[in-house]
Amino acid sequence: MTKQRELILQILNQSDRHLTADEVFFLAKLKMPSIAMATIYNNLNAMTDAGVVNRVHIDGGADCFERTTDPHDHLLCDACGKLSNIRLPALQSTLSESLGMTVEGYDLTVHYTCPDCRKRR
Amino acid sequence: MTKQRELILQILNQSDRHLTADEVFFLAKLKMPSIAMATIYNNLNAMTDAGVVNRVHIDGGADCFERTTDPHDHLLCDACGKLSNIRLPALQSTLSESLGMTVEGYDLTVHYTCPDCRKRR
DNA sequence: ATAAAAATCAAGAATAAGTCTAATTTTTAC
DNA sequence: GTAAAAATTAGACTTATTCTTGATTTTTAT
Repeated sequence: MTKQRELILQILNQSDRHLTADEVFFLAKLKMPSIAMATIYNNLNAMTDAGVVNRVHIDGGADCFERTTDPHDHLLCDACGKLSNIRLPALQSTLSESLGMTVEGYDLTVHYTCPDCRKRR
Repeated sequence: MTKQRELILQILNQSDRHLTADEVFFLAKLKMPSIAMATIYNNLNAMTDAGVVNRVHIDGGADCFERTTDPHDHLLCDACGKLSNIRLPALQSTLSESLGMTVEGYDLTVHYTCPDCRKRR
C-alpha cells in the first residue's frame, strides 16, 4: 500500500459524490502535488479489479469512481446529471430466473428526473 | 433523408450484429467511397437522438449501434465479448414499483458466460 | 422553376479520456 | 541492509469522438 494509493482511497472514502479520475487527480494534487495522472488511473484500475472501487460509466462523459460498499445500482437524473445509489437486492436473482441462466453480474442505470428538477419545471 | 443516412440505416438494418461506428464506416465506404467518418457519427448521433438507432456502451471499447426495434436489454459474454439482445418486458414497471417513482428508462447489461465459452473450459 | 434559406457533407484538425513506456523511486521480503 | 519486485512519474501516444469550415445538396417559398 503506497502513500498514493492511500491518498486516493481516502479521497474516495471522504467524498459523498461519485468522482471522475480528473476530480480525483485534482483533489490528490492538493495534498501531493507531484502525483501523476497515470498513478490515479493505475490505482483506480487496480482497485476496481480488486473490487475495492467501483467504476460507473457515464454516457457521453468520463467514467466515475466510488468506494465499493454493498452492491448497488445507479439512478441518474437526466435533467441535472446527479447520480445516486439505489439498492435492488432481489434483482440479480430475478434476472437469473427470468433468463434461465447463471448471471455473473449486471450493470444497471435507471434514468429519472430528480425531485429538484421536477419542481423546477 | 439523405443518401448517406439511407445507406447507414440500410447497413444497420442488414446487420445481425451490433456495429461500431468504425465498422459502419468501413461498410459504408464499400458502397460510397467518398463518405466521411464525421458523416457516420453525425448520422448515428442524429438517429440515436431520434430513437431510430440505439447506442450501446461497451466497457473498454467503442460504442456499438443497432437499429432500434422493440425495447430490449443486453447480454454480454464476459469471456468472448459477444453481445446479444434479451427482452425483459416487465422490468421497467418492476423498477418503477420497487423505487416508488416514475422511471424514464434504464440501461441494463447482464454479464454471463455464453454456452460456447462455458463448454470451452 | 427559381432563388433564398436550411441542412448536410467532407476533410481534417482538435479534443478528451485513458493507456503505454522507460527511467526512477519506493516498498517488500529476506 | 540489500536485492528483487512493484509502483511512480512525466510525458508521449492512442483511440474514439467532436468540432470547424467551406462546399454542396436539399428544402421551402414564391
